[in-house]
Amino acid sequence: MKRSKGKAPVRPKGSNLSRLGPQSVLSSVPKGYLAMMKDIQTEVKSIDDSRPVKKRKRQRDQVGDRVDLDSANDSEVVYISSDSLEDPDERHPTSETQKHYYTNSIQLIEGNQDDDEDEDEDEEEEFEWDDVNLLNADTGVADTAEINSNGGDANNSVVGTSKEASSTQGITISLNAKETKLTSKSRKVHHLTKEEKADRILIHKLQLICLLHHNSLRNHWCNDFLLHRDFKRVLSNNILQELFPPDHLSPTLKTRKFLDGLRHACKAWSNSFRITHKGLRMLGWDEIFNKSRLIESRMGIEKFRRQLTRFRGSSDLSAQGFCALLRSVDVDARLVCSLQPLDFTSNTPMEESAESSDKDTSRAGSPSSRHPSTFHQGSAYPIYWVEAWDPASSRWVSVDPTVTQSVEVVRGRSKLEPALSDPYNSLRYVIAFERDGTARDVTRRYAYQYNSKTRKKRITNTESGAVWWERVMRYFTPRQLDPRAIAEIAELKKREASEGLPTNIQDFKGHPIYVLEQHLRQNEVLDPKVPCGTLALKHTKKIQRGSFEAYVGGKTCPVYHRKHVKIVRSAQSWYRLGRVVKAGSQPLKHTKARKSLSSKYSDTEDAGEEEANVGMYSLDQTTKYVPPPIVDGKVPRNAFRNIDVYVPSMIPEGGRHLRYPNINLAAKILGVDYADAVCGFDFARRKMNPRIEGIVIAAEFEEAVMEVYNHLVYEKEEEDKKVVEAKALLRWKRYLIALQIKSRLNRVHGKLEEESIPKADGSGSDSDVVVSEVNTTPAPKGRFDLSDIDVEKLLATGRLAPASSSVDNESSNEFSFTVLHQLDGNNIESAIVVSSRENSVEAEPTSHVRSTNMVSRSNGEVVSASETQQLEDDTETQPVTEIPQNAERLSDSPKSTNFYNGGVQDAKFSTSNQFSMATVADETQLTEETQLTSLVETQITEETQQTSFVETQDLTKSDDDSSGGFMAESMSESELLAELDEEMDSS
DNA sequence: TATCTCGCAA
DNA sequence: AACACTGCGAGATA
Repeated sequence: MKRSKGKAPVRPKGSNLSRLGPQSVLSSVPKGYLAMMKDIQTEVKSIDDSRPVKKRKRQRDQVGDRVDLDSANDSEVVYISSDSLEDPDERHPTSETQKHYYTNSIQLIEGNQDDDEDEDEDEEEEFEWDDVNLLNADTGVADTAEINSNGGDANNSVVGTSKEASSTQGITISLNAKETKLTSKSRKVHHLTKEEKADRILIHKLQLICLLHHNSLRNHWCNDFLLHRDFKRVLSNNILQELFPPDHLSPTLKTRKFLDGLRHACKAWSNSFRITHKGLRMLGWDEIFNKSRLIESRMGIEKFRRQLTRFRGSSDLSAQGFCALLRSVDVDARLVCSLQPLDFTSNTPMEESAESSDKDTSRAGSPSSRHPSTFHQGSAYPIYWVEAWDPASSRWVSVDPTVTQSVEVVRGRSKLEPALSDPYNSLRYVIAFERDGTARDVTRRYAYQYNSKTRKKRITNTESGAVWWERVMRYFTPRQLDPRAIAEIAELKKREASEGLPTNIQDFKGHPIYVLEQHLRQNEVLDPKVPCGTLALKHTKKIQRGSFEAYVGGKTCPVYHRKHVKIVRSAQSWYRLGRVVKAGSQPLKHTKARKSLSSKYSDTEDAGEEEANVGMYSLDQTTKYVPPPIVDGKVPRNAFRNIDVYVPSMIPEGGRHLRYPNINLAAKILGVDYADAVCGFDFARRKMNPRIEGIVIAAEFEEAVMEVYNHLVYEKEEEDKKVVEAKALLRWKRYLIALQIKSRLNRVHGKLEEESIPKADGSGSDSDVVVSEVNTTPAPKGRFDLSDIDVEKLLATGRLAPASSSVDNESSNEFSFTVLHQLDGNNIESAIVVSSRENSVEAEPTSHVRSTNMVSRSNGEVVSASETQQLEDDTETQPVTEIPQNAERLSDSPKSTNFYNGGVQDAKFSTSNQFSMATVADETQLTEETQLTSLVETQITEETQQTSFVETQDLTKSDDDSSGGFMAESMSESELLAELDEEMDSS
């Protein structure tokens, strides 16, 4: 058996985050973040909305669905911090409930409202253990399945032999190898779907916000007065003298002193502070559902203070304390944090957490976890450090009192940047928080290869992400930049610009400054093709892929400036932007042309080679296209008798582009010369079809054409109304006929029991009608389904059209009866007046339409009930208009069909055999019993406007074409009745 | 739908 | 440790 592609991974559903209730998450977030979070909300929404209906390839396990951020935040915010784990073993690691995991993953950090002890969360202990077990159990199942199927594979490849035996058999070895290779490959390939990627970016952003808030808070605490009071005694006088060198010294000397002071302070601090455990670190995606990861308790200012004055805590806390220490002696110190959100560029699958979580559980639960060194495999680089301002040199001095214990003024490579491969510490967002609470992104200072490497892992690498980050950071940006800030920004910019060339090919991809020729896209060209450097590939390596062998590397290639890259387009492509290539321009590049539809026909042999190359031109090789002007009202046209208006500038001088649907009719009626405006192309059914939007006419005709057009629009609206009327009318007709049949049957065959007559149509209509009384005679009781008249089809096929009869207000021979409707289980009673009249069917039942459902128009539009009501109210005051006088005329022209999109209207105008309601009425005249209703103006008089309605829904059901449905043109009343009888009998 | 482009695996 | 190379799959685009 083949290993099935979709195993069932334990994976959260991507849309989980969309359940993030605004109020829940935001409860602990200060006001300023609300906007950002809202942004994210809408983003999630849009992600969800835009999610294709297409099924995802990968099945996601439902377990993930249970992770509910809402509940996590509603019940209680779980604070994670690195500092408060004084007694890690006190907390049972596996007691964390599943609701934490998501919280975990986004590292919701810190709350300022609660300074309580961290041991106060015992209630959580037994929370939802079931879910935890389920998660593990499911994983176990999945794993087993995989193992089994692998076994199956092996068996399959070595027919009837065991796996072990297979390796000893000659010919099967290669087969086997091939197969296992395939399977192993397919297992390892893990492509994230679009949604998963979007989710990861979202989580990344959420984490950034949370981390920023966390650090903003810590930074604030570093200003704590009580803390400062205690810390003032920490530094010796010697150190203080170094930190504040006397003025008479030279700046260089002062700087040296200052650096020495920092070094000594650093030493003093690290000597007295005992780091009990590691601090924050970057998580992998495979860890975020790891329940056993230690989640530390909340920390408030009290605890912060207490731990710092006791000089113990995490390395993070140590750095924060050092910041507070410097501030306590009035050194201008910044708290610097390298934010460690999850890496959105990573495609590590989430489900792999299963085993590691188990391991971690045992490890963390064991006594060894007491020892801070095993808290986690930390990186050798800090997450937090401090920047101290040296007034003498006007520079920020970076001080890391915890991990590297270094003091440096960053030039070149910083000592604090971890290796790019460090799984626990990835330097991407280094934020320096000032004493006053503002902050600046100083990543460039610490990232040695910012443009080549770091950039790609920042959310700012995309345009929208950059805007987002800008917005987020604006919250920490001071209103006014002081000179120091301006200088720093300039310095950072300079540092970025002075970054050297990447030393490898892949870093040139998407590099903001440099390009390699091989990375140019098809529509790009180097205009001044002047190299600005050379890339020398150092690595020479033999690579082997199956039978393929090659030596790579060792070559050199020129490097170009990205600013010299120019976009080129074919002449045709430029024309679509309203530009034409200047005469005599030589194409900068040739690309092989795409197979266009026209070329498919034309190029059989000769054009084949010709079309292989299409010249490409840059912008400055083109000029704006000036269309030939309109002369004497004549609109210039292209070869297809249209006019190209891809951009507004392509409207000829003296011309007007009237961009309204079907306005060409108006121009045609007036006999004005016009050309359809081609505004672009659509791709449908392998064809590139021109998209025509409106017409171009001479300016002087604009007013007249618009006048006519508005009238046409008005007429069309009238027609639409009539369609609605006709539908309603048909329903009533059908209904009345049914009543007659019912009545006749009762009379001829005797009365039937109430419930013995089933619905005429078993198709489950929403509307049943129970007749309770007809014309004061005992009402026949029964159930009829009135919803199966296929009005749409009748109209669409042109066999039926609304009558164009005049209204006669004289009402004679009226009959009334009461109807009990059942709509959606509600009984509605209404009175109906039926009056007969000569040779006309006039209906205004629609004036009483009260549909609780949407009414579907024949052209597919859906009209809300209220709109319908509106329409019908209008008709009451206006007689039904006739088919426009010009209808015939319009239908002469082939263009006329364009006016009406729907088939209904087309049919109406293009068919000569119009079948009006009057005709129907004539035919229904035959039976004496139908006389009442056939020549009738059906009028519903509502006793209470609330209760009367015409059921207009469920029009979409269609009979089969051949039978012609219920109201075929040729069908007489008797046939019709027979059919109805049949229907009733059969059912 | 055909083609281009990108990112990933290894 | 990091990178080069190719093929592949998926998404974007015309």
